Amino acid sequence: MQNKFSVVVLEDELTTRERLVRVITSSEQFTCLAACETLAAGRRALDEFTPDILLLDIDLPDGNGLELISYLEGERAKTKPVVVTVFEDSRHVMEAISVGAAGYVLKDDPSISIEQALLMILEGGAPISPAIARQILLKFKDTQATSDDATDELSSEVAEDAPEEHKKIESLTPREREILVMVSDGFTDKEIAREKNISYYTVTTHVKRIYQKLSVKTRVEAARQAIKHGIIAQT
Amino acid sequence: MQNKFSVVVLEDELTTRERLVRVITSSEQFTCLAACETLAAGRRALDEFTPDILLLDIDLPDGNGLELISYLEGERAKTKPVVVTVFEDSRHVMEAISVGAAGYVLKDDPSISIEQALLMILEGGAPISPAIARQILLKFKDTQATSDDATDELSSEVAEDAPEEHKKIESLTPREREILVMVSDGFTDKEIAREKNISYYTVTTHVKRIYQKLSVKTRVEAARQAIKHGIIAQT
DNA sequence: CTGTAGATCACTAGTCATAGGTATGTTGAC
DNA sequence: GTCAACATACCTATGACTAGTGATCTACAG
Repeated sequence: MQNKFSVVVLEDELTTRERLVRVITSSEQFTCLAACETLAAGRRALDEFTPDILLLDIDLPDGNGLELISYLEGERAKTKPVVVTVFEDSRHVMEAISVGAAGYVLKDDPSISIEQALLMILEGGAPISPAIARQILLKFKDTQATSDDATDELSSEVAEDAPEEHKKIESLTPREREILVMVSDGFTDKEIAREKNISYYTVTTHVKRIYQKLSVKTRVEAARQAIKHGIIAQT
Repeated sequence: MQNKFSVVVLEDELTTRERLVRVITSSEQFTCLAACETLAAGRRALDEFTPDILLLDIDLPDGNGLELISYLEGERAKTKPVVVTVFEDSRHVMEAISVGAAGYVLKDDPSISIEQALLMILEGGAPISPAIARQILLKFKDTQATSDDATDELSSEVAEDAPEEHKKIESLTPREREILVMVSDGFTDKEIAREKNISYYTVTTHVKRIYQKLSVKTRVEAARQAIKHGIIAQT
């Protein structure tokens, strides 16, 4: 019988951590070397062990779990990092991938189990949740598109990203942009209505359209998009 | 009543074609304008209609379905092409994406239904099967690795500003920071509660304290502060 | 031991936001 | 003149958020 593959878990939240450990230890093929709940503890665990797989959360009390991925370079390169998290926005996903995540699985994703994910890694695959896949596809289409036109953009110091996403922002009408700016500045719909001397209902209608065009569901998400695309100043 | 979203199906194999049409016509939100079984017929259908969505197979008796995707440029750009196929090798996948597929779904994929895929498209998403996502992720990591000077430094060099404001952020407890991160990522209090396995009331209490400490009144303002002070990444 | 800070939970009342609709008037393009 | 896009306005559920208040528990410093 071949040795089991080793795993280190880094997850602050108790029940999820226990779930991960349970899955690993109850498997024939895996063994759990350590289960940490802080970034610092994770780093110590990686000083002690060089597991085959590192399951890590992003949002930890003492920092960003992704920092540990770069820590795996060199001596510890044998360890494949798999992100297990709730964040499914493209920012987190892309950050994880750009620092070298070998997989990205959403907590509580019924369509991909933790054990499946671990097995995929061993086969050289890249376990990934469907929801995440979408984000990657969109981004990928980006880089494809942007690398086509080598015509330089002197202008925007705003990060060149997804034409798909740019299109979304650009499809906003002037009035909608004005409203988005105020939304992003923390004004309520009622305040915006007063400020612009239009009906409250009109504001809600604009806001609805903005959400549809940006594919978001809340003002916070809309504000994030606005900042990301330079619609509003963020110094 | 708003019009239903229109779909054209291009699939040579009878049972799959019927299945697709059945799903579409039985849905409240979609209507099927045409169901074709050859490339030529598909082209004719696109001359006649400009559907919201084109579901297409790759392997057709008279050619490669992907040809139709480039046919959608210009006048017909409104139509989003979604590939529905059995091919899961990276060559087919990459080809489809590079010609502009908005989605890539495997036939008989239990983890993503056709109707789900259609809805994702309307929301500006990109439906994709997990198995396909893996291929893309691997490719993506390649291109990242080869052209990796441009990848920005994620290290935060947040502008040093008003010290009093820094104090505000710094007065947040670790737990409060975690909550703030999730608030800034657009999660609702309820979602945060579920994720962190604490009561909804506890979340609202944390949020209240955060507002007090940051001297704000809404989540959007709190998110702005969080971004400004580098508590969360803004890629 | 006592006080303080942090994290947890609870309830209520009032306000706001979001998601469905529907509808009207203006403008500019074809 | 018709059509499409835009801005405007209204209505109604339902759910989410905010503010105020009070309370328990743990851990740790003094």
